[in-house]
Amino acid sequence: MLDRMTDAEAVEAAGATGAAGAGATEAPGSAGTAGSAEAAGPAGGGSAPRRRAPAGAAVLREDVTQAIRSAVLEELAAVGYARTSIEGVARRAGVGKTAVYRRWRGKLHLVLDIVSALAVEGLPAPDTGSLETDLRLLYEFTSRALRHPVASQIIPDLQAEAARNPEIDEALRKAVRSGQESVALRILAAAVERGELRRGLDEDIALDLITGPLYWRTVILRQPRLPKSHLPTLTRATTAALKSL
Amino acid sequence: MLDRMTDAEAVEAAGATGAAGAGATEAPGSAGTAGSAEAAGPAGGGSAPRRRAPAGAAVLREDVTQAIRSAVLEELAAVGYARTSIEGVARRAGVGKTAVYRRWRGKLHLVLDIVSALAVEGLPAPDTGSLETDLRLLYEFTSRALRHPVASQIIPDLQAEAARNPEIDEALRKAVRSGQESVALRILAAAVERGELRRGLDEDIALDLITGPLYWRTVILRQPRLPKSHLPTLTRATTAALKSL
DNA sequence: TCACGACGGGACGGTTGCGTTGCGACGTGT
DNA sequence: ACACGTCGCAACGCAACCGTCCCGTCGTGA
Repeated sequence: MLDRMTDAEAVEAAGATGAAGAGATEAPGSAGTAGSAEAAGPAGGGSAPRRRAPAGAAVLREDVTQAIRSAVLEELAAVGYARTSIEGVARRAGVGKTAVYRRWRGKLHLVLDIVSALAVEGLPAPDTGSLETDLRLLYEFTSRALRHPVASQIIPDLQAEAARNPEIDEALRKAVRSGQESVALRILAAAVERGELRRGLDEDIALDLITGPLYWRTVILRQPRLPKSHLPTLTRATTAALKSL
Repeated sequence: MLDRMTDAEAVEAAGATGAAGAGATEAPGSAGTAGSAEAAGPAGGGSAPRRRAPAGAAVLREDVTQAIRSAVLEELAAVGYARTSIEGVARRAGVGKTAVYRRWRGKLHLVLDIVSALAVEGLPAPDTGSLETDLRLLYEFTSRALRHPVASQIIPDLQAEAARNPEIDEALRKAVRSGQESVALRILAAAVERGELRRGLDEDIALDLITGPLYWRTVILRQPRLPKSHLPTLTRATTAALKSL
């Protein structure tokens, strides 16, 4: 699934979310402005630049990091974001709480990290020369992705949480935008270029028409097993709708 | 335990929740309801554990009940289902925890009660003689309903919780089925009768096409302020899609 | 060889919620 | 006048987490 991440990526991501390097000593400092502390890229001068030996072998272990990531996904699916606890994640991952806190500030950063990682997973942009065929391929890919029980459990949960938490909201929108949405836009543009669709069509509504019905069926109604005819029929109807725009 | 209150009674009490006008006229009716409930308590066993006196004036106060109901809605909107606590509800309602526990077994029953009540609020079934006009009216009603911040906060939250809790899931489905869905089906049937739509069209997909795009836009993307042209355009496109089925 | 730091484990004080219980006060049917 | 049950309030013991800290162990690069 998302085990594609390379070592370098994982370490970087971990470092980025969990207070880059030097932060450790400063972290428990006074109230507030913990976030701005990370901004210190170049040595800000001051009294604590002594960067002793980076490390010998005492480096964050990648297998532990991955175990935590997997545990977060499982925990999210099992109990939802609100009830997800660091203790629960650590327990599920078979690691100590400290291992988690060494990498991430807390629950929010942990989840944001993972969501952002999901955003990267690009899906293919079909270009078959036919709007209807392109759409059907997109649907097949999307519906297969949403079929995974973990995804279909986590998505609505984060979605709901996004209404309350701007950071989750942004991460989620970015993920959708970089995935589903950008592909759909490319399909639309190609169809316009071929003359299959009108040139000035309302893109917002077009995206709603493409995304809405399948999302409703798979995520809201949670009916993962669709009859064979479903996607083709849906594709044909959606194509008709788009052409009327 | 709290055998005094049955589930049926809780649901009935929910009926009085009626947002607007209906409540007033229903109020006297609820007296009869209460009476039957009290009679039902001791009558249930038949073994008669000597529950002689229903009560004097020591009866559950309706204003307290309503305060709790309102508080639940506010709490759900503010923090979500998972984080909603009885203590928080009582605090927000300005009542004691005991007042809540005297009426409901716990959080789940409390929420189920309210959700079931919402299901009753029927929305009008337009019948203008034109599929497109009917659809537009349905959309206008629905989008206005979803515009309420309380609703748009609570819905995705309960939706996510439904993936984990079968009882919430059922209540939610029932609410949708008795509302949006039944109206949409009636609109479709009328259009078929008029010959605007094919007779054997796939109802599932038709419902997805009707519901999905607007839900996606208002609940998921949370864009409540739609340009004036939005609903008419969406209606036209959806009509085109339906006619292709 | 040896210092370094991550590892799991366990414990800390503090916070929040659970569901229950007891209290005195209140108001209303019998 | 009386009994009854709800009212708000406060407290109970229990549980789960929070974020931090200290511990002894372990593997590795300098």
